[in-house]
Amino acid sequence: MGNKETYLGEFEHIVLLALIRLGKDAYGMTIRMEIDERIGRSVSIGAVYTTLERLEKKGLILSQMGEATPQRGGKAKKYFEITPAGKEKLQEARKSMEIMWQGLNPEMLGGACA
Amino acid sequence: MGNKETYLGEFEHIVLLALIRLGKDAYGMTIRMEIDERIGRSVSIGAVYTTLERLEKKGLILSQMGEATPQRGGKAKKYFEITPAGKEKLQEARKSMEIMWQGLNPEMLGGACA
DNA sequence: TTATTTATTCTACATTGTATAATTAATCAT
DNA sequence: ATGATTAATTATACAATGTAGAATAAATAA
Repeated sequence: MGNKETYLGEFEHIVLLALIRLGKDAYGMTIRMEIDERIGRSVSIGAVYTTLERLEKKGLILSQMGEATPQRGGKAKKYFEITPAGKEKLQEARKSMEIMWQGLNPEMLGGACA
Repeated sequence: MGNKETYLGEFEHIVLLALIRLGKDAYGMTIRMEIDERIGRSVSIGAVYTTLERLEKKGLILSQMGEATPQRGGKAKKYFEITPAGKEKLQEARKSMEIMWQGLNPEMLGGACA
């Protein structure tokens, strides 16, 4: 409203985090795996790539093609890394959630406190 | 993919949290204000209502109309509260984010560590 | 030179995010 | 009682994000 700011989508947030954790080895397939392994969320590989493309278009990540002659079959990998802008968005998103959650975790869990 | 599970959207998540914090006084206008005050995000009131409607349709919140004759001008309020299903989704979403963030907060902040 | 493998790109559609305009319903002044 | 004011919700529309599946590409292995 006020400013046309744009926020990180829920899945974008997750993809960004997977990518950071993977470091040098972050590319489509590993990102997908990382998400699946960590939180048991199995998304299609297409979903991952689409999100990756959008994040890059927004300047939150950048990519570079892998080595020309890898020691195995298959097309070359496209590696991704987060940009400073990406890190900012991430911290921003985290901060907001933190503030929104602040203080209301225990109460809402059980409900039977006294 | 595997199961057609549905996740809480980023804004849905925020609306749900605002609603919980407001307790008995959670309705369109106050929810909007709460979000603005807490995290400085000013969304239109329409955005809030649309999200509220969708959350209700999904069974994550429920509503009831306010008193018939309030002591002031204007239409009756519609109060919202979260359902157990809503709480579950919320905890689920929080848990996933927690796991994804686990361990990589300090490193990604500065970058100038050595 | 065709299969197999590994990976990315394209395409399409569903869901969620968001704003503005329209409507409803109550009080307040005249 | 009637129009202005106020407080709130509903309707409508469109942009952005989530997601899957098919198509394509490019390398190695047989």
